[in-house]
Amino acid sequence: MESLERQRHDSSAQPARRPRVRKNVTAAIAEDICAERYASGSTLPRENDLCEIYGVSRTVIRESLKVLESKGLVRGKPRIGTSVCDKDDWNILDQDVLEWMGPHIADFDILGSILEARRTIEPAAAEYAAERATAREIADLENAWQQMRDSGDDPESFTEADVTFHKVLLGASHNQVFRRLSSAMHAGLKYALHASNVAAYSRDEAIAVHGELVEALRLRDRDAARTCAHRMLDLAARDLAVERRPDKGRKTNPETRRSAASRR
Amino acid sequence: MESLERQRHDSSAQPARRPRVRKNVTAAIAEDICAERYASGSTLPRENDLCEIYGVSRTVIRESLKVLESKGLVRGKPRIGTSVCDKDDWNILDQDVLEWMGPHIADFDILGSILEARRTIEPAAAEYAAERATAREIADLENAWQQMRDSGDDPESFTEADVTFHKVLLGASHNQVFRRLSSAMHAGLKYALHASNVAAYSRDEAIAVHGELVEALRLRDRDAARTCAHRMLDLAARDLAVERRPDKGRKTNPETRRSAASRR
DNA sequence: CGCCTTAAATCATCATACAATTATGTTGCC
DNA sequence: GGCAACATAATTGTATGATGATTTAAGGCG
Repeated sequence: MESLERQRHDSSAQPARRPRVRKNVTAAIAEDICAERYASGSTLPRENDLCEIYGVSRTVIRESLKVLESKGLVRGKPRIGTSVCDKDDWNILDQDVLEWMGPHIADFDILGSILEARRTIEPAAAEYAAERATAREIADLENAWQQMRDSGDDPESFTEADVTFHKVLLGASHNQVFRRLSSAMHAGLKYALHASNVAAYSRDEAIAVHGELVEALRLRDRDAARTCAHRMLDLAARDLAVERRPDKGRKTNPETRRSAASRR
Repeated sequence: MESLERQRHDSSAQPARRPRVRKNVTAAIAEDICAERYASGSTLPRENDLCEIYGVSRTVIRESLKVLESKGLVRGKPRIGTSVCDKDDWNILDQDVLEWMGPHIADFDILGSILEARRTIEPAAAEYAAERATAREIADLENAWQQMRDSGDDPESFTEADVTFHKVLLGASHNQVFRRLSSAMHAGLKYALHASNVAAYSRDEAIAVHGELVEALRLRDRDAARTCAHRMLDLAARDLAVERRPDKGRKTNPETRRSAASRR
């Protein structure tokens, strides 16, 4: 983050380095918004001030603001300035927005909404996948499952495999809406399961159910697929509940959250 | 649309009018992409050429392209140019994207996906709404229902009321993911029901079921709410099927199907 | 013939200028 | 003294030209 430094107007003859930073600036502004450094509803600084704050030209600032505006984070009006929109207007189904929220996602209590949505959608997606999954997709699921099984005690590897498993599953539903939702599910898994997988309350059980789901898809058994998805989500819900219980989850200190943030 | 004319370099002393056109240009490029005037996978013209094509400066072109890129329609690389992404990468859950697709939405066979998603999501949303809907939200639903009932033979008014009904319903679920999906459902309703409502095969039945759903929410009856949502969607599915039947729907010419088939 | 170097084309950024818009302050009238 | 119309200033939106950065492609050399 601090790598964004202003190095202009040196007034020396140096050849004026110009790295490509628009995406970084966009992410930086978005993060500052997610971190509430710019309060919701308030108008953030003038474009010329933003230039100095982030050390880039107005071109970059403006292109970044337009992107943020297109995702519902801010709204600009001529002469007034750009103001931070209410969180209800944010495009929380957009992958970039979810990544920008990153660890702050827990502050927006949308993890519950995502889990609810998963409980609604994934069983249906599993059913459709039982009808429509290609051999290739089933093989990809199998691979992800094996990676889960062989991940040993490495929670990173386990979570990664889990995420790809569910992503492939949603894709195998061959429903374009469900497919698009995989980024949201991804975020939900990544940040909800990050800590709960460390505890690994239901790791073995989860692996078993995932394997059963793959088998159900092979047999084109819609009911079994739906049931497996339901059981998987019951496990996830249980983990999330345990995670949220303050007297049990001993790993729920801010430290975990912060370190997850500094990654990326 | 034709109001986008180039009027630069008049080399006369006129004060150079500069209307605010960025949003229009963005929509124009997006529409050209949706209309396949720029083929999927191909790279569209250089930025300087786009300036002349759309009659605006590079500033506007670039800001527009960044917005389109942020929604997955195009992807730009230095020196290569910006190329049109595959439709699978488009953010079809984004409201702007859906509006840009507009009538072309039928060419992307996502209406089926949207209907499937509605059949999965709306019953669940109705259940949650039965638990959580506020008095205000129930009143809004009632209003939308009355407008449906009183719309007489005006299909425009009926469709509009129907759309707001389902939008409010998804909002009343108080699930942020479902809420965000209302724009997609909106598009699905708007373009799928547009024609079917003209025929109005099940208009009276639909009105009755909508009313029952409102009553179920009042009584906080989750099962009844879910059942009503299911029945509503059965009606919608029947209408869509009727609409698609070539011997009945007189608007289903092979042209539509071919372009949908040429996809991927 | 192939690998490395060089060159050109295009995007990315910077800087500046001006138009359009609107909040704010000022002035004059009642 | 208060209110309304007007003038002013500040900020965003657009235009334009210049230059750095990057990748494709051509060209030279072994």
